[in-house]
Amino acid sequence: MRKNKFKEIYQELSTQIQEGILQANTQLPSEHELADRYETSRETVRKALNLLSQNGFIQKIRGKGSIVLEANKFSFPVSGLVSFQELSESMSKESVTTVHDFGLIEPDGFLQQQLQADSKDLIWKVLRSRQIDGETIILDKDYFLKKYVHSLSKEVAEKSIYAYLEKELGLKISFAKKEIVVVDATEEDKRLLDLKGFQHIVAVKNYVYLEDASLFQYTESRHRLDKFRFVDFARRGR
Amino acid sequence: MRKNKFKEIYQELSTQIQEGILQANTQLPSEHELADRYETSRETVRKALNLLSQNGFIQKIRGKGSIVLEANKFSFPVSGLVSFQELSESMSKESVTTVHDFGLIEPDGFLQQQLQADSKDLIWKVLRSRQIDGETIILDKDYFLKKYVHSLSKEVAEKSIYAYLEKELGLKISFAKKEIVVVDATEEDKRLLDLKGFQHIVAVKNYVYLEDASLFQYTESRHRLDKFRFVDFARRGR
DNA sequence: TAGTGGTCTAGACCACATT
DNA sequence: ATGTGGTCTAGACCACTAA
Repeated sequence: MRKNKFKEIYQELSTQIQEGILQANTQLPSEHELADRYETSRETVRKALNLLSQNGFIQKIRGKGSIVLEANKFSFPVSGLVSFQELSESMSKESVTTVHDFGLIEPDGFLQQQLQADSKDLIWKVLRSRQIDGETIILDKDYFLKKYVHSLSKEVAEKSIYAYLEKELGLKISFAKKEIVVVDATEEDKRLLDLKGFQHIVAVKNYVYLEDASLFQYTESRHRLDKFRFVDFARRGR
Repeated sequence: MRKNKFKEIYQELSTQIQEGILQANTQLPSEHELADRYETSRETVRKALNLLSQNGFIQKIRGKGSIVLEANKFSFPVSGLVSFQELSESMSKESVTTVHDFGLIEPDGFLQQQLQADSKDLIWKVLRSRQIDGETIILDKDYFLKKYVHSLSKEVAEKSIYAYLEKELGLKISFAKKEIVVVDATEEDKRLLDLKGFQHIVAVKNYVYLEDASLFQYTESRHRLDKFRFVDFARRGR
C-alpha cells in the first residue's frame, strides 16, 4: 500500500490550482467523486482537502461543496516561517550574508532566561547581517544550545545553518514561537546596519523547539523599519 | 449520538492541562487508552489530540507518545486574530473606544483596489481610536462593502461591530489575510493618537473574507510603535 | 517483541443547502 | 428528495521507539 496517499492527492490538487488547471471560483468535485477518482476512501480525500483548506487553496462550505480560491492572492502564507534561511530565500535575489561574530559563549542572564539554560550550558553565538539590493538591512543574532548542536562552524554559518542542523545533525524542528515588537536601535544595530537615521528597528524574536519540545534556539532578527513586512494567513475557527 | 465528541475531548484535556491537572512534561495516555476511556474510536481521539497539538498544548512523538507542554509558555497564540473586537478584548481592561467618523462613502482608487470594488459599490467607513490605560494608541480604520453589510449604525460601531455582523446579520467570516508593515505617521495619526513624537506607526492591514470567499472588509489598525506586539505560534510541516 | 502514533478503509448517520 | 460536507466507527496494517 502506498504510504501518504492524502499527501499525494494534496500535491496533485494544489499543483493543478497553482497552474490554473483547476480554475479559481469553480467548484471542486465532491468528496465522494474524488474518492472514486483516486480509488481511495472518503476520509483520505478529506485529509487532503483539509490540508488544501488550511493552506488557502480551497474553501469548504458545508452542504454546498468546495470552491477553488485564487492561488496568487493568498499563495504562500509566509506565516509559520521558522528559519531565516527561509526568510532570506523568500527575498533571495541579491542577498549577501556576512558573519560578524561566531563562537561558543557562556550565557548572560538574558540568554539564560530566553533559552531556559543555566550558566554552565555553553551556547553557540552567531551574528550575521544580511545585505539585500546593496543595503544591509537585517541583523540576525542566533543562539543555539551546545547540548543539542554539538558542532558548528563559521563556514556553515555563512551558508545555511538550518540545512546543516536538519540534514547533517538530524535535528528535528517541530515548532516555533514568534514575537514581533519595535524597539530602539542599539549601537550595534547602528554600527552593522545601514539604518539611514531610523531610531527604531523591528525585532522578530524566535523561540525554536525540537520534536521532544525542548527549546534549542533563540534568535533575534532585527530589521530596518522601512524594509520590514510580515504576512499572515489565518483561518477562522480552531 | 453526541455531535462533536472530539471537541469535547479536546475541551476536557486542554482545560486539564491549563489547570495543571495534567502536568507539563508528563506523558499523555496512549491513543488506544484514551479511546477506551472516552468510549470512542481511536480516530476520534486522534482528532482531539491533533487539535491539542495544533494549539500548542501537547507534542506528539511517533513511536513514543504525546507529552504535555507548558501551558503558560505558549498559552494563547494571538495569531489568527481576525477581528479587532478580539484584539481589544485581548488587551481589554481599560479600553475606551471613540468613533471619530462614521458613514457611507464612495471608494477612492485606493479603497477600490483594496476591496476589489468599483466606484459604485458603496462602502461603510468607520474610524475609531482605542484608548488604553489613559493613552490613545490605536487607530482603527474599517471599511465594509455595503452589498454585504446592508445596515450599520454609529451605536454599533461604539460597541462591537463583529458581534453585530455575526449575530445580527448572520455573516460568516471564514478567513483573513494580515499584513504588518511600519509606515510614516500621517497627519491624521498625529491628530487622533497620543504619538509622543514617534514619526512612524505599525500598520496592521486585514483583508477579511466571508464563507463564500468574497472579500467584504478591509481594515487598517494603526498602532503606536512602542505599544505594538504580535505573537505567532507556528508548527512545522504543512 | 510489544507499544506507540500514522495511515487507511468501507461503511454509517447527521446537518445543511438546493431543487 | 437529493447531494454536499461533518462526524463517527471498528477494525487493519505500517513505521518508529524502546526494552
